[in-house]
Amino acid sequence: MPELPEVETIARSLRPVLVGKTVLAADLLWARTLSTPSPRAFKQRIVGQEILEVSRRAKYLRLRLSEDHLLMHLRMSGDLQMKPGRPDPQKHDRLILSLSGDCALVFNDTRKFGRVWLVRDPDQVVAHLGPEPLSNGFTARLFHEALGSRHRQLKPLLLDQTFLSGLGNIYTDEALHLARIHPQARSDSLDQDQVERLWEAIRAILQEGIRRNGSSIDWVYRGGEFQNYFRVYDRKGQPCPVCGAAIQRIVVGQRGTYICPDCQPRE
DNA sequence: CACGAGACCTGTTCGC
DNA sequence: TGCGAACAGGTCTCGT
Repeated sequence: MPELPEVETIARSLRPVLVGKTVLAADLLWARTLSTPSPRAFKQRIVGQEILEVSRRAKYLRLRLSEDHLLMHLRMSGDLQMKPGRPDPQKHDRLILSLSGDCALVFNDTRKFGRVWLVRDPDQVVAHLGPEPLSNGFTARLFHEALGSRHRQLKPLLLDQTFLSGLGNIYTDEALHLARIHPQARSDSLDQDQVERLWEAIRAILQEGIRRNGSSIDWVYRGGEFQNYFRVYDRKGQPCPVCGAAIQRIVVGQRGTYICPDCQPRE
């Protein structure tokens, strides 16, 4: 589930309960969940550190600790939950951090794609990322230049985290529909008006996603409600909310992609 | 550089 | 009912 709005929602909910707590123990239940350092070094280093700050960068959750930074990426099926006491490991739990205040932070991840890093410098992990779409530095002018410097299909480029960070499959489709642009349009073919529409749409869609606490789909429920407001995503055959035409599912860059054939013509 | 295929994983849904 | 295929919110690496 986790794209930018979902990770932002998690960061906001965890911040007030995590800040000020100290890590008392670390239980790693699936070794590959930990990217770095080794399990032994991880436990040794993290125990005793206090959580000073909880933030988000793109789809990464960042915990600033007394000495290190703990970064987490939920990938496709990761989930983070606070539990009281010393919870027994449940199915698909991959890492449990026991905290002061008799509670625990549990990383649960069905598909095992999620990753955790404990590093001195967070740039070791997030330096390669493109701009935050909601930051002041991400201007329409900059976006225009960046799009023009490449010759790629739009959707795969928007999903490329080194180009722009935070968008995933849902919010990209939603933004492209709002901007009325076909996902396979070439990045350097957009005119000024299209670029501005897309820039505005990306920011509006992400902000709406955050306002609605993200999307909750399938067995992973987090209390978000944006899934009730999808314009096109996962709505094959249903009417476009703008023009009523039947929404189509196509494949772009190996990802399922939803479009309105009338609102998003292929030039 | 752009792009597709395959890998990494488990679970659910679809189609015959 | 059964059973394999297709699909799922992400990213990485390899080959063309």
